[in-house]
Amino acid sequence: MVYQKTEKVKAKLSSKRKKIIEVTREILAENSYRETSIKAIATKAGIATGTFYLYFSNKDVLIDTMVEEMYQELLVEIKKERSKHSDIFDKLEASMQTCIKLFVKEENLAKIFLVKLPGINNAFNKKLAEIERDLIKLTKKDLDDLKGKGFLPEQDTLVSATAFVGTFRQVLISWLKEGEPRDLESAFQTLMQYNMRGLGKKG
Amino acid sequence: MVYQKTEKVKAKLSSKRKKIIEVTREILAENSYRETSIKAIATKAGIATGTFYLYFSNKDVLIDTMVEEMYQELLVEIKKERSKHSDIFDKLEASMQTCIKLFVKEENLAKIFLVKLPGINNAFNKKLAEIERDLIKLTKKDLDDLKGKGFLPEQDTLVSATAFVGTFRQVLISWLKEGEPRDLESAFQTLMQYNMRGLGKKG
DNA sequence: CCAAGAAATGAACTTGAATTCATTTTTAGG
DNA sequence: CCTAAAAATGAATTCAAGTTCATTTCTTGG
Repeated sequence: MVYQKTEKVKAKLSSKRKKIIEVTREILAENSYRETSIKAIATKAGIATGTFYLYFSNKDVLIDTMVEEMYQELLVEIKKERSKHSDIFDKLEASMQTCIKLFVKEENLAKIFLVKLPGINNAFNKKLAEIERDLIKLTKKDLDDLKGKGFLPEQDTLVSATAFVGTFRQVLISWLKEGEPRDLESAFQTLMQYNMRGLGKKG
Repeated sequence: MVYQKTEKVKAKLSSKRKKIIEVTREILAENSYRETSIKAIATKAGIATGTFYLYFSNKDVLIDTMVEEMYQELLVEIKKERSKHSDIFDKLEASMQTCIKLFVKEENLAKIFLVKLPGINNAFNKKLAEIERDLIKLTKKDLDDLKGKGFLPEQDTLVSATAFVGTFRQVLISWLKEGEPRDLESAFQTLMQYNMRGLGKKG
């Protein structure tokens, strides 16, 4: 006979899965991929190492799943904030503001995306590249829109979008690694101005 | 009795050391740190695994040495090119131009600095952070100089320098990962304009 | 050419982490 | 409360890479 899971058990399984992802984020943010061992994850999640494999088929699937969930978390937030505005400049600003805010709130997410993920291996490198390309394309869309409406002068919007994202990325990395700028919110203002001038915003 | 090394032997030892660093660059640029095994390095360098340890005490020392040499290679080149100009804007442009040119010429150097190194482990992360901080400080010095002479409006030059470097970094990463922009030299021009506007260059 | 020192070799050893699996504990439902 | 399924356990296994070392090959200088 096949047993039905009770709600209580389903909740327990689901919360355990969440816990695994949660502690993985915490550990990976502060340690290397190698140091982020299944044993360390299991211990911190309060389970046996073998139990881990009931939830994820292997370590790479875990990281992949975690990254994908983090990215979706970011996208959902961005879309929500963008929808509050109608002006494209405001939407664009909302996108960046949202990234900054989320990265400040969930520093481990920032550390994993900006610092840890790149070097793990080729597979993750590719995944990360895809995510970055997506975010740059999102930005490019706004720039194309603005250019089409005559708010920006003629320019290679792919390069501009890449540069735009790059300024934020570099400042975030510096903030993560050096703790500078101390006040990310005020740096955000400076950066928006820098980029608006860089784009040649009219008016 | 202690034997003297002949010039021929010295040259052989030195070229073997160089070869090890050279193949490490090649392998690390295309593979993960883990995949960059001593065995793979030794094989490609045409030596036995044990021989490797006659040249470097361990793997981390090898990587550290390699990174340091690559960085010095970059600095020497930058200084050489900067010295050809007297105008600060020209010096600044020369710095970035030099980075781009070297990265194009030695793509494995670019891949290692921009893509691989970040995630290896904390020690290398710190080393890389130092290098990046150095380069941003170099840029900041130029900006302070320009600001002092009234060529740039009042601004937080650390944030500007970080943003400035960030635009180049992001475009380089995109170029490495996506092959876009195809023409890095022309993207360089676009980026310089973007940043000059961003900085609020007068005239 | 020879003997001792230097360099090179690669199999063997060591280490540490990923994954498996026989066993135990918990849960479902009669 | 009982039994079979499900979930959890953690010691044992596997695997891969870093490092060592006894042995071999090459080099120096008499």
